[in-house]
Amino acid sequence: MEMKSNNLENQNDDMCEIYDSHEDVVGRVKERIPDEAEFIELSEFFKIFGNPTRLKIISLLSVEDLCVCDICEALELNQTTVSNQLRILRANNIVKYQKEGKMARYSLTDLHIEMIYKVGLEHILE
Amino acid sequence: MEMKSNNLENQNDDMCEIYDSHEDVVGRVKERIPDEAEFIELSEFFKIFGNPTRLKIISLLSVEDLCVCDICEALELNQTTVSNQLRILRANNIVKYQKEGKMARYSLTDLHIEMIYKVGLEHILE
DNA sequence: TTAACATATCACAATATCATGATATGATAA
DNA sequence: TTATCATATCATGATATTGTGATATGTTAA
Repeated sequence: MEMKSNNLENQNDDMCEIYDSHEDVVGRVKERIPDEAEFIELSEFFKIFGNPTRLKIISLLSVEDLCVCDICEALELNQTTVSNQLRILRANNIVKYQKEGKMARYSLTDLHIEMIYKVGLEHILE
Repeated sequence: MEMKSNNLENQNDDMCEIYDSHEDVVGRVKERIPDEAEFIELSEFFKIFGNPTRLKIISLLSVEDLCVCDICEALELNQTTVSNQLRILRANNIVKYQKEGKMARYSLTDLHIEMIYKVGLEHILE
């Protein structure tokens, strides 16, 4: 670990301001993280997983594609609630759907969604 | 796909209430999802990722362990904001820390955190 | 002791999110 | 046409979360 002292004493490693190594560290890590816009977008994406109703829908769709009324019934939630959350899931590219007559059959957009859901579940269950 | 009609006509597959197959589906998928308490816990966990400041901290710590003042400096955020978000991250078992004199050096608790962050980032960048 | 520093906690106004009732749309059937 | 069903959208009050100023704690040094 490289470090430059700005005085003659052998300083304690705990001090923040007198060690240039902290500046080095800060400079180094700053370069390796995404930019502001990406953090905003990513947080919007993860926000979707931060609601139990939406997670339930994701969980159901990770088992099998379903129409809205089946989701309502399986979760014992009213249709407005489910439809509203499906709108949010759609807008955030978490689920897609195809119309089949009067019905809309929903499914997860891609494997990332299922993966994130499952790793999260693993984390809380361990 | 098994289905039982409750009348004599050859019904259209789009109808919801007259097809027992929907009941079958609902019964089947209900058995394969976690229970209410787990969904609550999981949503609390994912909520943490749904804030740009917390994501930035997670992102920094996925590069290298850091003390609070370095995080403040790297993110150009005031100390209260960072400390508050670190408290939330700690309370949710996302980060841990060890005291080193006056300083507190933070790190991610386990690989699940980094994994979820990276899969999410991959998802929004594709 | 006092001072300086790193970090944590408290309190609060601004903002965001939630579930849901009311209502609209669009498709099928009579 | 009218009725019914599946789904979507709008509006709203209740609740939760945000960043931050003020302040507290705890460590080191003089």
